[in-house]
Amino acid sequence: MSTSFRTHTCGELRSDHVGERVTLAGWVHRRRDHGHLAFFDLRDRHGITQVVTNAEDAGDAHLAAEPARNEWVVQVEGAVRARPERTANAELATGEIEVVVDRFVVLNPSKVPPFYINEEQPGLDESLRLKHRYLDLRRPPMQARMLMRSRLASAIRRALEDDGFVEIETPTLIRSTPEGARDFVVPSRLRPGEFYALPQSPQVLKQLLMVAGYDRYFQLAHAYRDEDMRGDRQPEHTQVDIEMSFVAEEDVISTVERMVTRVAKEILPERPILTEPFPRLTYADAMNRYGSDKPDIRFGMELVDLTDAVRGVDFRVFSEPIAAGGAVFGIVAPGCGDYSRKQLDELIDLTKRHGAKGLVYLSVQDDGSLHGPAAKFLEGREAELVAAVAANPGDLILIVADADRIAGAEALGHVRLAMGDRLGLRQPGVLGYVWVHRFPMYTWDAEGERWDATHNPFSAPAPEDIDRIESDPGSVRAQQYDLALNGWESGGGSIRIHQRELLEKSFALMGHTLEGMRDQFGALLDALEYGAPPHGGIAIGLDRWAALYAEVDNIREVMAFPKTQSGTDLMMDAPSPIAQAQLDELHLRIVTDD
RNA sequence: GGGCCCGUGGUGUAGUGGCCAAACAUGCCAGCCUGUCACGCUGGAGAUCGCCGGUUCGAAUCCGGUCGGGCCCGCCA
Repeated sequence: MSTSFRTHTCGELRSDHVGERVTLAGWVHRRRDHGHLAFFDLRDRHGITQVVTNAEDAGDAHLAAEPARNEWVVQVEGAVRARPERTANAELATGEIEVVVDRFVVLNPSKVPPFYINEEQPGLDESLRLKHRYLDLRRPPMQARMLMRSRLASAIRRALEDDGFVEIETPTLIRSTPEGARDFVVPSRLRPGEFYALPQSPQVLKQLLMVAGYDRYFQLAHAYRDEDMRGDRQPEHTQVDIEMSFVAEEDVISTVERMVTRVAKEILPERPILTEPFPRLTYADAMNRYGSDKPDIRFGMELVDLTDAVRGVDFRVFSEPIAAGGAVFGIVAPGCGDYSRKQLDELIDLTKRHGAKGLVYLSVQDDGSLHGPAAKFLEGREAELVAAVAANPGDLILIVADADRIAGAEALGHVRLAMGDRLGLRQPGVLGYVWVHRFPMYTWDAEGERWDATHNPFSAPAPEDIDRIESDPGSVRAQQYDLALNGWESGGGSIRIHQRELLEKSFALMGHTLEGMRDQFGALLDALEYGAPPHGGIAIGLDRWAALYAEVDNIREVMAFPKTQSGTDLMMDAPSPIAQAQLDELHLRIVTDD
């Protein structure tokens, strides 16, 4: 990567280069000044090379180097030399050699940075990093993540292209179509009072590409959602968007799995995939066994349905939810029977935060009896219960009962994850990919008093459930599949409805009028009448993918310029007010609240 | 929309009613130093404790508000 400013990068020189005359350019990583002798660690994104200036041998260069401080950009010229006996640095890839400088040029000085570029600083205020993101991105760990993300994206492209996929870009100024989330909106200058929306996903567009005959499409697409942020959610994110024609669920799953497996082995050869092919769970199984539709399958501690085991027990915490048609679930935390009040309180807190009324805890004694506030209600049923959950003496049994079966399972599912963390069961090095499929097609929206698409409203019903769409919508499952990785939702997709009539029927069930449908999805509905092939696809979140591979728990760590939790960009200071002239041009007037 | 946590020299922390116009580490500046690699040694500068208001004889410390950041619930493919 030789340029006008350098012959080599700072990560390139080895013993083979000894004797060569080289020019390097980079940032001063660290300076060790011994008076008449000074060492500089010169850094670029490729590595670090030690360069030496010596007052005796090259006085001018030594003098020129004196003012240089950390993060100054400098250029050095000199000879590569093997480091003297016993001064090699095994920590450095270039540690066998050093460059003896005879010309030292300051290309640009630097102010003292607001935080350390040259070392890790765990407690550092993230807002500082975001404000000076260009400096944060200069830190080697950030660079490593950005480089990994680049290789990841490249591997994804290569795998898909090798498999016959075509990359097609779709616009980011589109029509607002109420999907799940709130749209970001862009005012139109040419059409007063009208707005574009930024796509929540290229969903409709990629389906239209299927109608257009591009039977294997993909795109690394930006998607926008005006919803509240989380560690794994930004208003703007990148998804690996994929759509295929003439496919059934099995085709999409196996194609995507092939791509994901290939990419994983290329990018993270040292991290094993837990199970290949990826296990597949129905949504119902995932909920019943893990209390999650994105289960972390790297450890067991599965939920056990105790509804029957405790039926008839005279304990209102159990009997009332059961009477209301709910369920009782339990898990066993091995060896945790001695948990302190404080540890238990934390778990109870966690359970409540996730919507359950509380958490019943029972420690299994050596004689098989149970201790805990609820133990007295279970007299005579201990053995049955212990057997049902397969607990051993010293274990802790944790139970959630809820009138809503799913809600109860989810609450205990969170307890399960917390216990997995506490017991160190979530093996960080392992990739626990798992498919979850057969989601319920519709969920009852009590507020709107109508059925709502559980996921994507374009998803096709499972063939075996299709005739119950009108008679029993709640029991209809969709040809919908999610890919989960280590407890994170990695991606999701479905086989789409490719017949206008069926799509209209489905929308009608969700309370859409015919006019409303034509208004919002006219192009798609029309297109379905012009020979739309059966098709389906998936979208995989690239940011989460990169975060999981980088082993960070926040997607901001793998995004170059992320926003804060309140949706602001601290570096660019966005969003910001705009000039009145700009507002006028857009035919907008600001109305302040209060 | 709601809950919780954080905000003290450039940075990270300590200080939780008077002993504090604030301590430690690191960074920064200056001097010395020819084999360092978190170089070392000596000296120095640097903070009205996020902001506003209140309680108190007295506030970094207590209370209220506000701003900024983070985590979570709701929301969200």
